[in-house]
Amino acid sequence: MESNGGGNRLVVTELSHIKELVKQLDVHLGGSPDLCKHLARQIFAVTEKSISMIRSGHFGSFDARKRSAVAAGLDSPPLSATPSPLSGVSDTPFKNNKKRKTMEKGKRHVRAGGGADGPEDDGCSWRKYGQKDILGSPHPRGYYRCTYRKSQGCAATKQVQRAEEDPSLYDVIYNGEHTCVHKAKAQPGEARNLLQSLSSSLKVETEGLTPRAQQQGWSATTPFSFSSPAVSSLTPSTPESCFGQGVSAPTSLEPSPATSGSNHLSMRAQCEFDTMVSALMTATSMPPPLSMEENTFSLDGIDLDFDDIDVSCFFAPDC
DNA sequence: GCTATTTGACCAGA
DNA sequence: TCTGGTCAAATAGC
Repeated sequence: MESNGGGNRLVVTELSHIKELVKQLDVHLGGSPDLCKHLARQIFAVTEKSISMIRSGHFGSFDARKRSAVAAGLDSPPLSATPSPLSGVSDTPFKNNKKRKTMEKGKRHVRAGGGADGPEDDGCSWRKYGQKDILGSPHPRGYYRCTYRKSQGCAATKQVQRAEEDPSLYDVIYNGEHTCVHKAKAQPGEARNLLQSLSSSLKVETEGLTPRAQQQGWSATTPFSFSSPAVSSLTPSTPESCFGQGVSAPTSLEPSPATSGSNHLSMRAQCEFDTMVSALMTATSMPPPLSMEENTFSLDGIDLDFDDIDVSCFFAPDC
């Protein structure tokens, strides 16, 4: 793919731009709220530009990735202007709903760390409603639903299963979207943590990239530095949840090796940026989306097209 | 007493 | 018919 090398540079340039904006935003946090908002919007715009590059093939073949996603059932992300509070499940979620959901759209695979008690807290409140031994798996699978399912009709569910090769890890499959309103209010001090998380997300993995790119000195994982003390331990789990089947983080759940490499990278990058910037906007009291129609999202004149992105995490970064 | 978890049964897709 | 997802009664913990 000839455009890969130059395209990579372009994307790196844009990512570097984002990095600089984040730095500026970090400096101005606590100062002018207007400036912070302006910087956050800039970050958003540049992120979108990077995404466009990725889509146009500058960063590997997005089409190939999309095909993988389509094959995994992600051809049309569950998004609508007026989403049903029970979207993702049947119309009668509370009774006689024993239909299989194996082919349900909107599933998101996540590999999470954790202890013997289960995967690390993902910020949501879950209630276990079942456990099954799964054929061919040494570990049972736990079934969880949102605690607020009854009170608020929240349709989110998840399945948790220990990873075969590493019992300290858990494979979590999220199903449906949180419609509950127990969203933790972002604290002012969280903005800095979010920035730091965003910074940690600003890394370029060269796995599967062209030899030319690697000749340019890109290491296997090249994180951007971020001049800020007290690196937060905040782990953005939500970006992970953005990865649908076949485009997830590199776990054994990937259906085939064809989904690795730059395709995985591009999806990971755009998803992490989207999620972190969204969270950042929340922390800096950015206004909510002004409109959301079809697969587009408009914010203060910045029109984003999420046709190829599972944005479920975007609007429900936590419960 | 309330809430969460466990577990066997049931149902429906593959 | 098998298997996975859910239900709901029983049980445990607070």
